[in-house]
Amino acid sequence: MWHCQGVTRPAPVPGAVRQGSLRELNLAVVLGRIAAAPRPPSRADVAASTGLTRATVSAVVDDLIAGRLVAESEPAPRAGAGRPARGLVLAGSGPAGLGLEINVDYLAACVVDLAGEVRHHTVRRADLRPVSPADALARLVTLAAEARADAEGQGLTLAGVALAVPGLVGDAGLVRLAPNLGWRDVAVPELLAGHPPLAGPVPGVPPLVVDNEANLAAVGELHADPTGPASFLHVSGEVGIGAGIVLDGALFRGVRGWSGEIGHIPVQPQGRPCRCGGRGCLEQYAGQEAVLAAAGLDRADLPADTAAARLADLAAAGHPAALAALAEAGQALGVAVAGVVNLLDLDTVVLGGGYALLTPWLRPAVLAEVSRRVLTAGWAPVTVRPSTLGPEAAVVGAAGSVVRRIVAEPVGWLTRQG
Amino acid sequence: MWHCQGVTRPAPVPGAVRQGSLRELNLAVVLGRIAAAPRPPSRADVAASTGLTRATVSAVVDDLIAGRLVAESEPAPRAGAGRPARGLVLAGSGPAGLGLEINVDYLAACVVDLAGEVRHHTVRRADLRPVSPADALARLVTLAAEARADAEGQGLTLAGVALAVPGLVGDAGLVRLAPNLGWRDVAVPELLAGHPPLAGPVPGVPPLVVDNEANLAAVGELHADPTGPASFLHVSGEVGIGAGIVLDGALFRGVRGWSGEIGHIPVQPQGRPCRCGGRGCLEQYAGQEAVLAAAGLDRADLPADTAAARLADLAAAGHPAALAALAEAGQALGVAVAGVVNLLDLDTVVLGGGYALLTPWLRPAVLAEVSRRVLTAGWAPVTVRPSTLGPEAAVVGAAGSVVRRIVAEPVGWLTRQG
DNA sequence: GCTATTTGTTCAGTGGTTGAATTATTTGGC
DNA sequence: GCCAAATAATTCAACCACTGAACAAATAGC
Repeated sequence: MWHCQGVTRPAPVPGAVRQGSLRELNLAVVLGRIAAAPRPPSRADVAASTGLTRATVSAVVDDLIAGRLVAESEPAPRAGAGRPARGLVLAGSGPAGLGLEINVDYLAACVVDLAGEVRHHTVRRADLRPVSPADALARLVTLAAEARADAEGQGLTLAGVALAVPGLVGDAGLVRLAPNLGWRDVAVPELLAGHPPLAGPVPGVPPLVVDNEANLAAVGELHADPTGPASFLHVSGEVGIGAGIVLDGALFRGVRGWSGEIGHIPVQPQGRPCRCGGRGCLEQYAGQEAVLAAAGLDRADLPADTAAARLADLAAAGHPAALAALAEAGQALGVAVAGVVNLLDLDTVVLGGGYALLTPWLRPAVLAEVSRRVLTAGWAPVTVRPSTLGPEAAVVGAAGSVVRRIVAEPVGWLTRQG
Repeated sequence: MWHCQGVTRPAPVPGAVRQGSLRELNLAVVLGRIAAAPRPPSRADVAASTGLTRATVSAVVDDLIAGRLVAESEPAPRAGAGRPARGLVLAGSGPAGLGLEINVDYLAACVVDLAGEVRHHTVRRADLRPVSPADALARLVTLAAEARADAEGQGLTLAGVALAVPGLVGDAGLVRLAPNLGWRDVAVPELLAGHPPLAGPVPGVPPLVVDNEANLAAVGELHADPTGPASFLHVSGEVGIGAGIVLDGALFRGVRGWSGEIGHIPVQPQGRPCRCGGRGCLEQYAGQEAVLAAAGLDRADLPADTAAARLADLAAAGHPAALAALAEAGQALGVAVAGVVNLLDLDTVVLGGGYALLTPWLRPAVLAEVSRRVLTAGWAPVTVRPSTLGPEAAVVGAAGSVVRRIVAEPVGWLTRQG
């Protein structure tokens, strides 16, 4: 049963707390603490950090272990007297998320378990621009079936699927526009209706979520560094430029899920005309094509996904045109980022996608513009750093978004178990 | 006891649910429903909309009535058989919030009750630029004491104070920079330490909150129209240009509370230099001084708070320079707003402060830029409308932010009552 | 071996919700 | 005018999950 819906926040108005919600909420709280802890915590640790009684935590943990969400790990070596604690970790053999990605020149699939470990990862290169959406999705299903088989072989159960696409996604998985793929109004769930479902129904977890790659890449980055900042801007530099906004540990999606369209912020209003109708948009100065052209490289010469690596090589070798192109791109990016930081008061900007490799050359100009234009930069510095996942952030984030949902609302999975 | 802290979200990680939290949460849920309902709901209505039992709702409502947070209203005339319902409304004689504002040429105080009604409102005009911060605050305390006396005469109890200032506010009420007042690093709580406290201590409600006027104006607008959108951008056009961002019914403050600095978004990078160090900032084209200059008016001729009214008069009379100045300002504002809408995917923009009166002339240019530059505008139109509160939004919002907090967490007030 | 110490479990007690039954109050039909 | 139907609000025994204290388990140090 393919069925799709956008990721929406649980409930803006916190619902009423009924008798049973109490346990439901505490299951989520305890599981969340286990997930967020830097080291496997004991039941007593969880009790201390949540304020619950040890008795309650024990009861809740029993439920979580019975539902294959938590496992006991080896006792962590700890100094001092007393009965040794049994560490609690997220189960490596329970539910898992399947992440898929369609991009201009590759397809990807990836499985992430509850603990956030990548348990399977495949990338298949192919130019998908000449391929019809139906065919592209059919190929993706093949990849997904392999991933599923691998996951089940490892004792995992797929609980949901998330698909990253480089475009605007509307309600019910409708891809409104994916310019670089040449897609327009593609109803992904309908095209997948003929294929067997990849993930069993789990209450509270939508079987298929379709989302923008920039959004999911930001989620991936959030996952990759659990101790990192809870709010940041993740900028993906590909052919287009997209951003994912993470606020207080949650992706901010906007009213209709179309947040993060940063590519058309004006950075040179009297500048080059842009296909969007404006002038001097960021994309015209920091988009992949613009940077390649400025560096004197022809896009046709090299596959899109190696463009960033090629630029990085040239820059590292001191190629003057490449250095100049990157400096100009960084300056344009800095103007846009400064606007975002002024608006949202963020203290961390992550450069992802193609920008990850190029950060050493982009960063100085970005920082210069930010410190020049952000009034508060003097009191609170802004960190600009490369993404830790790089181009894989979107698939990993897609898979991670599935398990993240289970961690946030474990009761759905637990009821499914019977 | 003057003591201050910034408004922070309740808790990013929802805390553990203890035995007693159950009632605590349901008090908030029931009170929230009563506050949000378009008409006074009955206990049965609240039970139906929350999913709680009528028995539970009755018990919770009894607590709320005993704590002077809710009152029973006249039975709403209703068709059909059955025992008539008793309507529940927020009490008009319980806790209230005191809002204060210091601005360039006036001081203001205002009292808002739980229901959001403005029960007291004073504005005192005076040029405060030559006045020292200590003296300005002393005058404000006089105004506040009058407001308090009036409120208590009406049976209200002040539960907290919020102060709006036109500048950047750091931790602990420190005004880092208020350029138009000429303030820098003014520790408001310290300067108020010699004066008697204006609001009694209520658990969970900080006695004094100092915040940016643009932020509080957005809160005021959110309050003024409970049926309005839950997410919007509120742009205040004064000497500077500030914005308040409301997401999902809550003010978004950023990591350090400095969100909304929209005045220095570049709209003409090769344009006029700005005091911020950049070039062609929005403020240089849509700020009050710029618009007045472009319209051929001298700022010294008229008090700042009547500048907008004067411009509106001229525009209504067809004055060519004024119309041209407003069109240019609207265009610049549109460029900036388009960037914000692209980034955050908002569907509503409220023009407040001085812009409220000028909306008829600004709106066309703003909409034109938005529909030109926002890729998704074709699928989902953006509404641009004037603020309903106008220049009073900040004081009203300040007072409203106090009662809002009580509605969100009524248990603090209730325990105070003994 | 004994004590101090910490973890995890057991169990009676309690607070708050639940659901059904009951009371209260009105409309509408005969 | 009286009774049935309908809806609102309250009462009360039952139940669920958390609480707190006591207890068992397991280790380090002396």
